[in-house]
Amino acid sequence: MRREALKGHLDLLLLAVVAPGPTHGYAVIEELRRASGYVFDLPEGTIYPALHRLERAGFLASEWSTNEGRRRRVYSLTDRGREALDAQRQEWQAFAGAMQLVLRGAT
Amino acid sequence: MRREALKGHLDLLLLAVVAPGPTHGYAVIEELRRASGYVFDLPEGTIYPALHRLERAGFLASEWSTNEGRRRRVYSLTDRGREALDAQRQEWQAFAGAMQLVLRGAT
DNA sequence: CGTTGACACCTAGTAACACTAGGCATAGGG
DNA sequence: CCCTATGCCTAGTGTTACTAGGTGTCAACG
Repeated sequence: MRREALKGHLDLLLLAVVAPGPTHGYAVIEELRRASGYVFDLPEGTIYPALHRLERAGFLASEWSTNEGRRRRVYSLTDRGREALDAQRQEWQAFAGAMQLVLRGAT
Repeated sequence: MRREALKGHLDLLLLAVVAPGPTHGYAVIEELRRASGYVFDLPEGTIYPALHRLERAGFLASEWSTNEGRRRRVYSLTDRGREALDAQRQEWQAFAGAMQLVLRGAT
């Protein structure tokens, strides 16, 4: 996976992963890896800042929890986050569709 | 179309547009607009530097031509460009497939 | 004949973003 | 006791698409 491929689509992925229910950062990484069929194996330095950005944007809310002596920051999708998920999903479909159209024309 | 959506996929689009035959920059913009169903309407400041980058990378070759008093730089796909097109097309398919997998999991 | 618009090219600077490379801390197994 | 996995964080870097300008030709319109 090339470095720049994700640019602009990471937010959608994170919203989609958190959507089913509250998830902490480390689990987001693992779930993203699993759900993508091991295509997306993203480093922490990518995920954590992105989660912070989404929280600042009001799409995620977080709270600390503790599990077996380990502290976790658990993220949930806000209402605005769900709207953003829906909107960005549609944008993705439009984008991917247009990409396919152009690629189909290439010899 | 959000600003960042294209990041990392523009090169593939340009290679795909030039693939059918020699094309000049301005025509690339128009063809990209047409072929994408008017989803990709990219400014010159995006296309020209990208074409230069692809030429520097050895994926495109260019030469000047003149048509009705107007000079054009006409780009053609090199052998390495065709390899890159094939490789990036496969990468795109993998990427898009993984995106769909993750999105399918979201509630 | 001056202006407007389409055609056709160019580039310096900017903002955004994923990633690198570090750091800190706890728990459990060898 | 060290190593791995779990779990979080951030300053700095490199790439990239885009903004905002610039140059020049040609045809059409008033």
